[in-house]
Amino acid sequence: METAQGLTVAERIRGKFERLTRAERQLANAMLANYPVSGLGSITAVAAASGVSTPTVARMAKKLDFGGFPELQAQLRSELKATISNPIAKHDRWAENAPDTHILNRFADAVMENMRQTLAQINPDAFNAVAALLSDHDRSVHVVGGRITRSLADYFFTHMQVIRNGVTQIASNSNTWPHYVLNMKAGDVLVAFDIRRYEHDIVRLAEMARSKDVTLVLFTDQWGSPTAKHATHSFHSRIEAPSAWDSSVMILFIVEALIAAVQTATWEETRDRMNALEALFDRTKLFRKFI
Amino acid sequence: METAQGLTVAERIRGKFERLTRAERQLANAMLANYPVSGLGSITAVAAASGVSTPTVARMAKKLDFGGFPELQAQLRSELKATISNPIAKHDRWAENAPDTHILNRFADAVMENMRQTLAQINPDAFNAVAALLSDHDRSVHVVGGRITRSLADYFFTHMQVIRNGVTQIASNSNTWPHYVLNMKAGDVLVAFDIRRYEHDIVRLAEMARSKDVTLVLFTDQWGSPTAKHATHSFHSRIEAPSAWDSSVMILFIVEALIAAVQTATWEETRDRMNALEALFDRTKLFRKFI
DNA sequence: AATTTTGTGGAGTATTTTCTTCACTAGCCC
DNA sequence: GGGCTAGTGAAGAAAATACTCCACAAAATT
Repeated sequence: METAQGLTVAERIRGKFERLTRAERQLANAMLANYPVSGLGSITAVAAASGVSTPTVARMAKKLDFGGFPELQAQLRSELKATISNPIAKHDRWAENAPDTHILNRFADAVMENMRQTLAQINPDAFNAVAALLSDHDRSVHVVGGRITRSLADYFFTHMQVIRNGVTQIASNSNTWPHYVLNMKAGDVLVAFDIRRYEHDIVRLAEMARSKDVTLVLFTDQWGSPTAKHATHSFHSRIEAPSAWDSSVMILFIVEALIAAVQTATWEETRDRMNALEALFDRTKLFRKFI
Repeated sequence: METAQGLTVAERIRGKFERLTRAERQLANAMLANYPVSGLGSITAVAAASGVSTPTVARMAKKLDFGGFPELQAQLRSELKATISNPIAKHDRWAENAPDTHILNRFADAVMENMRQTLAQINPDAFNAVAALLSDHDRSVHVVGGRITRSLADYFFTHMQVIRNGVTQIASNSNTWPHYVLNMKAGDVLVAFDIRRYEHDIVRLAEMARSKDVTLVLFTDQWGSPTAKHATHSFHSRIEAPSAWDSSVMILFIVEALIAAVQTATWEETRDRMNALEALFDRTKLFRKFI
C-alpha cells in the first residue's frame, strides 16, 4: 500500500477517487467544492452539507489513510495555513498541474472570454421569447443542423423530445429537406444551427420555411450566418478557440440554458412525461439503478 | 450596547481590544496572528497555542457577542469561505441586461464552477497520454456514446474523422455492438461517453473491448460511470446545472481541447487531409465562399 | 430467481470538546 | 497589613462530536 504521507487531502481524494463508493464520491465532491473550507466544520456539519451520513465521513477519512476525521481536519488546517501565508499562490491557472501554455489552460482562457462576450451581448428578451415559443404546444418544433452543428442539433432534439410533444429532427441529408417542409405549418418553429463554413442549403431551408410562416430561431457564430436575415431570433455565440477548429461550447451553453428555461415553463407536462419515461426505462432495464 | 452583527471577528477583536484583560489580549493577539487559521482548532488547541486557559477563550467569545466559541468559529469559517472562493473575480452578472436570477446568469455561475472544478482535478499527464494515443495512426479509434452523450460522441467523431484515418463511429443501437467489436484489434482505442443514468450496455461493450486488449478512454461525470473501472484513462467532468438536466458543457470542452491537441500532434497529415477536404467541398459547392 | 457481496445510514456508545463553577492569586485602596 | 475587587485556570458537568455496530438495501454474482 502506498503511503499517503505528505499529500494534501485534495490529492488523496483525487488519487483514491476511483476506489470511492457512491456516497463517498458525493462527499468528496462536496469537500472539493469550496476546498478546503467545506471540510472544516464538525463531522456532523460536513456530513449534512454533503447529504451523506456521519459514518460515511468517518469511513472516508480512514480510507484516505487518516486516523479519523479530526486528523483529516488538522491536515486541512495546516494546508490552509500554508496557502494563506502565501498569497501569491492564487489560482493563475485552471489546470494546476499543467503549465500555462498547456492547451487545457489556453482553451480555458478562450472559453472564458467567449462566455463573457457571448453573454454580454445576448438579449434576454429574445431568450425569453424563444423559450416561450418553444413552450407553446400549439407550435411544432423542427430542428436542423449542419455538418459540424448536427451534433448540437441532435443534443437539443434529444432533450426537447423528452420535454414536449411535437418535436422533429430533420435528417442531415439535405435532399430530403423539402419533405420535412411539407409537414411544417404556420406558427411552427424551425430551430437551425449554422456556424462558419455556412451552408447554402440551410438558407434555402430557411426560405422555404419562412414562406410557410414558420418562425426561425437560429444558433450561429459571432459573425452570423447568412440565414440570420430570415431569422426571427438569432443567438450569436463566440466560437474562438486556440485550435484549427471553432469552439461550440457557448452554443451548447445557450442550448442547455434554453432547455432549462423551457423545462421550467412546461414543468407540469414535462414532469408527467419524465415519469412515464422512467417507467419505460424500468421496463427495459436500460439503465442502472444508481444515483 | 452596539450590535456586532456583520462585523468580522478581527473587527470585533480590535473594537473591543481596550476592554480586554491581560490573558484575553494575549489570546486576541495569537488569533490575529495567522488570522483566521489560528482560530480554527478546538478550543483546547486555541487556548494552548495562545498560552491561556480554555475558560479564557470561551469568555472572550462571549465578550465579542458570540453565543460561544463554536459560534465564533463558524463566523471565521464563513469569512474564510468568502475570501478563498474568489480566485477568479466573480462576475456580478454575466448577461448584464438580465437579472441575477435569470437562468442565463445562474447557468453561467454553474458552468464557471464546473469549469474550475473539472480543470482542477484533471490530470494533464492523462490528457497528454490520451492525445498521444489518438495521434497514433497504428491504432484505430472507435467512438461510442449513450442516450444523451451520443451527440457528444458524434461531435468528437465528426472532427476526428477529418483529422485522421481509421476512426469508426459505433451506432447507437447496442444490439449491433458486437459486430463492431469484431473489427477491433489489440492496441485500438475505444472512446466511450457515459454520464449518469449510466448505461448497462456500455459496461458490456467495455468488457468486450478490454478482452481484445483495446485501450479504453472514458468521458464521464464527477461520480464516475461503472465503466470507469475498465478504463485506462477517464475524464471526470462536473455536470452540475440549475436544471432538471445535467450540463455537458465541460465534456464538450475537454473533447474540443483534445481535438486541438491531436490536431497539433498530427498536423503534417491533417493539413493534407484538410486541403483535400476543401477541394471536395469546392466540387460539391456545399459551402459558401465566405470568410 | 437465489445468494453473496458491498455499501449505507440509524442508533447507541465512547470520546472529545465546551462551558460553568469555584477556589486561588494578584493588584489595589484604605 | 487587611479587606476588597477583578482576573485566572483547575476541575468537573454538560453538550457536542466522532466513532462503532448492526440491520437493511442495493448491486453483483451465481
